[in-house]
Amino acid sequence: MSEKRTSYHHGDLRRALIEQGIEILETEGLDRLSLRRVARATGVSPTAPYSHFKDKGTLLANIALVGFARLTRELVGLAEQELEPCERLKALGRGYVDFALRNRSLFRLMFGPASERAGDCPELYAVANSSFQVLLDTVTELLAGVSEGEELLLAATSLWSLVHGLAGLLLDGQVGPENVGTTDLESLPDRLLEPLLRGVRAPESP
Amino acid sequence: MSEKRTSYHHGDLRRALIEQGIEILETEGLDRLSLRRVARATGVSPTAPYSHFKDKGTLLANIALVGFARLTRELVGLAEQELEPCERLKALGRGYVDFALRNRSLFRLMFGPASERAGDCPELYAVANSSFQVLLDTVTELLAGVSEGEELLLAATSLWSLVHGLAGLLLDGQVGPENVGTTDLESLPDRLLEPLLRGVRAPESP
DNA sequence: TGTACATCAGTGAACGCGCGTTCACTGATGTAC
DNA sequence: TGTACATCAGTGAACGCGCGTTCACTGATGTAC
Repeated sequence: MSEKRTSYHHGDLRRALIEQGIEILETEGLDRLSLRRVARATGVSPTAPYSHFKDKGTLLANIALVGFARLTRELVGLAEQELEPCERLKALGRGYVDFALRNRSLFRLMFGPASERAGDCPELYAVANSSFQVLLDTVTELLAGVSEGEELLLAATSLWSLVHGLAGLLLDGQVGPENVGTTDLESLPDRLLEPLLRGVRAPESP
Repeated sequence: MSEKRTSYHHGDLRRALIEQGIEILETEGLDRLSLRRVARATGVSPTAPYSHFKDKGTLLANIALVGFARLTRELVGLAEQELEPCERLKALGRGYVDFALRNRSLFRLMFGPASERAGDCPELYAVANSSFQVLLDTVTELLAGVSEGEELLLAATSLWSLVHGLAGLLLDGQVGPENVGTTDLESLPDRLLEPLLRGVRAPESP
């Protein structure tokens, strides 16, 4: 946890603080994440973080930023597997939910308190949007020749909403075995996405 | 804000504390919601709440409980309007998102910190589930003769996920005008639900 | 109707705590010559 | 290669704050007689 340093200067304190922040987030939860605690865990004086972050909010925003970057990286990795667009979308859905469950408090920080701190970290929205872009690209491919422009945006947004909502409800324990009968939780993203994918590809009805 | 009392006993302090808690939640946000602040705003000594709630967590859980009760009440109200099942589901979706936007911090409390405090308020899950029940009933009606049992559960869960995710993303500002082109945000729930409803009613493909 | 008493909702002082942030500082590092 | 110096990352003491919770208490209320 708290690492010993030999030299006066840390070398990579900024990165270390963010990583310890994420560590604390996952082991202790969001409300035990304080500037001082992060510093302590990193083996550095309580005020050292101020050399790298303007204030606590900026540290949090930068932790969220790294979270979004990781999420995007994972999604891009999944999108690069050569799958049919429809299967690829399901893989992205599973990946998204999986990320949320593996990074519970980080995920909550990303979509919540931190987003009101966007002022402290202007890149936040850009990186967050790059996750959406992966989805949008795949949807575009799926619907090539069927839909265009705004309809693609809406289709991608509905997929994102479903998967994001599922992640949140699973994190809260609001959705659990009692909502899914004999379906196992692992295949839940697939099962829930199927009807939406069917509907998205079907022609509009009046 | 802080009310003056004439009598020593308040009369309805328990309810008043919960309501002030909700008020503070909406005007100041979740992290300014403290036991002492709620007491102060209610015009009562800092320790008076302990006559009604074991500790801070129990107060929060009971605030969330009232939140779920309100949400359920609103949804039931919408479900009682005599609409086609499909239109009724859209109305429920709009109502859900609308509730989230009108009760931003309360909604966040309900689906988040409070749900880990379920131990402090055993009724929490029951009331939360009653919101889901409204959805499930309407889905059951929509799919009468088409699906049964587990499929109904899954269909209702996918609808809930989509609408819940949309609410969260709107709250965060992650979904905004840039994700929806010329579609206005008000009709967004409808527009996103349409493909899912289509897919849910369509026969399964192999 | 009037008095004695039990109950318990609400009081107010006090506790220890960890927090975010400030400030003047110090020690290591890299650069200019 | 060696010295002087500017830079700035990290220190540590100190600040004021609001918090959750405890405790012995007090004042209003309702009930038993």
